[in-house]
Amino acid sequence: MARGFVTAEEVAKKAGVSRSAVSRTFTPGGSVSQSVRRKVLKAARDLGYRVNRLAQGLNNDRSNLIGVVGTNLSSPFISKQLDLLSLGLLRRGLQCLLLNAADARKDIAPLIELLFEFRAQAIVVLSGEPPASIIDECMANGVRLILINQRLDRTDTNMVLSDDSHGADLAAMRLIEARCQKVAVISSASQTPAQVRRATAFSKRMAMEGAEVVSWFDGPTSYESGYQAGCDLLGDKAIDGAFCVTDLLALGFIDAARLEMGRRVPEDLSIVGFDDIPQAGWKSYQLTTVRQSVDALTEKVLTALASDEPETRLQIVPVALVERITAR
Amino acid sequence: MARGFVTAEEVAKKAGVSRSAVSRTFTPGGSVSQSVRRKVLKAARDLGYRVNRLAQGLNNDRSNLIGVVGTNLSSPFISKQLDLLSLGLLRRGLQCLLLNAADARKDIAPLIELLFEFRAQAIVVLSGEPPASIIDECMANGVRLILINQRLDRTDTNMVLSDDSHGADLAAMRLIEARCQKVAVISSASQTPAQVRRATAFSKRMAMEGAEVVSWFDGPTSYESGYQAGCDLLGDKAIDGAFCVTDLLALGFIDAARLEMGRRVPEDLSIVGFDDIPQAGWKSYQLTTVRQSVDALTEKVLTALASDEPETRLQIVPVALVERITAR
DNA sequence: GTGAAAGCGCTAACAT
DNA sequence: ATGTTAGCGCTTTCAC
Repeated sequence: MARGFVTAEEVAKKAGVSRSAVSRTFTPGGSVSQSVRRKVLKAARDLGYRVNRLAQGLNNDRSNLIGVVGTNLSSPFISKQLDLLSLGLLRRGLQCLLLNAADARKDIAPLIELLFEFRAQAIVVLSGEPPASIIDECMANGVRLILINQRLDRTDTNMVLSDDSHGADLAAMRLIEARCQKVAVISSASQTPAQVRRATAFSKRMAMEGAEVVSWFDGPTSYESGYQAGCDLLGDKAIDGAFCVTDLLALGFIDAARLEMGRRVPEDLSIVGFDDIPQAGWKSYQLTTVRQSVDALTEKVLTALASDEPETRLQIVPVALVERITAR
Repeated sequence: MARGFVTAEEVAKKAGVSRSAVSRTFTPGGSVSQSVRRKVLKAARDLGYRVNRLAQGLNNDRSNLIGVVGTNLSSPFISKQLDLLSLGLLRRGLQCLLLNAADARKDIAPLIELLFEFRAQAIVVLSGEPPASIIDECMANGVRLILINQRLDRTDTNMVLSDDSHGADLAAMRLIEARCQKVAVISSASQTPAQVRRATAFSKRMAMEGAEVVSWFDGPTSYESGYQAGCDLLGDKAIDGAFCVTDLLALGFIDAARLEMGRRVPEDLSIVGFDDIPQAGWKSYQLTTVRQSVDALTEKVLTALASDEPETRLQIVPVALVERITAR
């Protein structure tokens, strides 16, 4: 009883009742008389008692902990995701055990392992791809696993993701509408599944429409990489359109185009992004982009978490083109 | 034993040893012979055993959980803070229990209460001001409390904060150097302690230097508020300088100045921000600002967490002016 | 080095 | 409605 926390036993003694009476008082469905309850509550307050959730979780086997693991926690998109998710969990009475998988996919497995040790009830992966073996472990241990923006080829896992290919299609069509003849697809060296889906769907559509497409990918998924892409690519004056698989890339690309390569956007060059992060709406950019609904994604995650049906499924959240000014 | 997790007892049985042998095998200092350890390890692996940290924490009274509470988790500055902190905790073998205090200070007390129930070893508050009563409770229960960018008038709490007033001073001197005669101080309606410190220190210095200062505060601490401030204030052509207590505000202010009010920055108007968020460095802005070192702040927090000395103290982290192009 | 036993703080039968 | 008892899974004396 170190650390000076009061135990239920002490409360019971002080209130002159049994330990169980105390327990019941603090249990939603517990049947206790008003008088006892009052005594207990008073004693508890006087002593500064609070239930020990760890001990509580130990017998009923419900830790109330939801593991959240992800990379790039400070990128605009992911941080928004985390913001909404942590809030939603809290509102549902669940606790969020956050594990920062900074060093990417390499150490996502040990992190999930750690979550097992804490008996997390479920695990949601914001970014990064967990190895198949870990997924099996989750299943084996009855830990629900929810993957965001990840599309794996298995039916025993919850996946909620934005409709990347449709989004890429929207971007492509918009660029066609802008009469682009030669377009660039910009992504990063990380080549996450979502990025790949967007890039390939876009390229495919563009090819179908008879446009020439050049692809570029390098560096992390950042503003800087987008800027670099712009500098690398825009020497080619024929390029009159670009699809950046992420807004961050797009914003960097725009700046390179305008400030470094002397292109007017959208007059000379149409640009479409993906995500719709807050910065995309800033007056200096006003990026035309494909919006992922973080709210909808989060909502799906939360219901998947709550639902008793372990029926695992693939949930595709619709995306929409938000028209601003970077596409002619 | 629901949820299908294997217990130490099962491992013991399979390995043909006692429960304690298993426990010792998984305890850093435990004395076990090589042969036993090997048997245990094998059995554990075969069965897929992992220690139950909840149960573990129950007896030795170390949950290993660090509570992290904050608001505005998706703002660039806070999210960076959270990113580094969660990573640092993980590296030190601590777990991060994240509580999103979205609805501001109103519900920060219940959140800390919740953290008590989880027997968090320490609590770090990223943003939002905890009521004094809660602080007392922390002390009473031996839960270390660490406040970031919060300066309370008590000596029993760890506080690590950037040197706001010096930063504001740097901003003021820079604006004086730019020969500004009439400057605006922009902050938000939230008027957090840090914001207030910056604004007042700035105003004071400006007054000392004989410049006229007008202050504006309204709305949340956002890009939009900064934009609004620009629109509201820049009708006054005499204003030739501005200090925004946050980069987000500054960026909005710049856009309003340039795009809405027809001012050239820095030719007509010098602007200085505070924080140095990534966007401040983007080519379209290149904001001159006062940098808070998130790394240094995080480092201090982590050592405060680790140190055995409960000697509580106020740690002030230095700031620096980063010169870009928005101040003449 | 190893096992038996007690205990961490709590909940959930089981009686009464 | 209330107390008694038996765990939950683990660590830690305490003997041997």
